[in-house]
Amino acid sequence: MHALLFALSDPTRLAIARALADGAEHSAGDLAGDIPKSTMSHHLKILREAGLTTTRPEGMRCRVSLRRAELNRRFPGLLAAILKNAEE
Amino acid sequence: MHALLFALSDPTRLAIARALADGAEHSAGDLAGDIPKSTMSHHLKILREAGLTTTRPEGMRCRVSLRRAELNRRFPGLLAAILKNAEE
DNA sequence: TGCTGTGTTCTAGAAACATAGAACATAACC
DNA sequence: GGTTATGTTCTATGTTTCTAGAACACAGCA
Repeated sequence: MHALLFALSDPTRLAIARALADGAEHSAGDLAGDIPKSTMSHHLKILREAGLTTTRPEGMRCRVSLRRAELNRRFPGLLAAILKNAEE
Repeated sequence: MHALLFALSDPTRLAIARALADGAEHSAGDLAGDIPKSTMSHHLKILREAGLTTTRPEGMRCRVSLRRAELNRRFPGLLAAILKNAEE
């Protein structure tokens, strides 16, 4: 659980998680605003290794999505509580 | 919320929070196992500044306790979800 | 084949963090 | 006052993390 809390303790990564909270797949480029690609790739790697997201290559781009169901099975209510409190 | 998640993303500090989860006041010395005093003081400071704990001096020692009610008001369900998933 | 768009990996510098010894402050007690 | 117990602050050292440029890999397309 440390990795999960650490991953979401960064403002940039929490923003990414919130953007993914709609359940849809987003490309890395869409998620990055003016953040450089390499920085974005770094944050996505941390989120992925914490088990928060999955990255699926599709042609030229990456489809990133939240692993909501798996996380809820492993840490019931945790992701929901964090995302809910991150709203404002 | 970043400070809170970051504070609890450290194993040592999460262990402290779990020890405090019984609602009782603990002294810093009791919470520290073989952790040096200065290290313990550092971790307690981070927890305190994240709003997770209060430290009340009482004679020679410190009485540390979780700010459960305040946290639950500010971040409903969050601390409970973290502590529950930290059990095991 | 050459060009463009999308990400990853490599690399490096700056900033933040963890750890812990040493000195200090304070309280209790003789 | 002197001693002991409990924490904090200071200082130093090593590690991790964040950021971002540069080079690279690969898919798509003319």
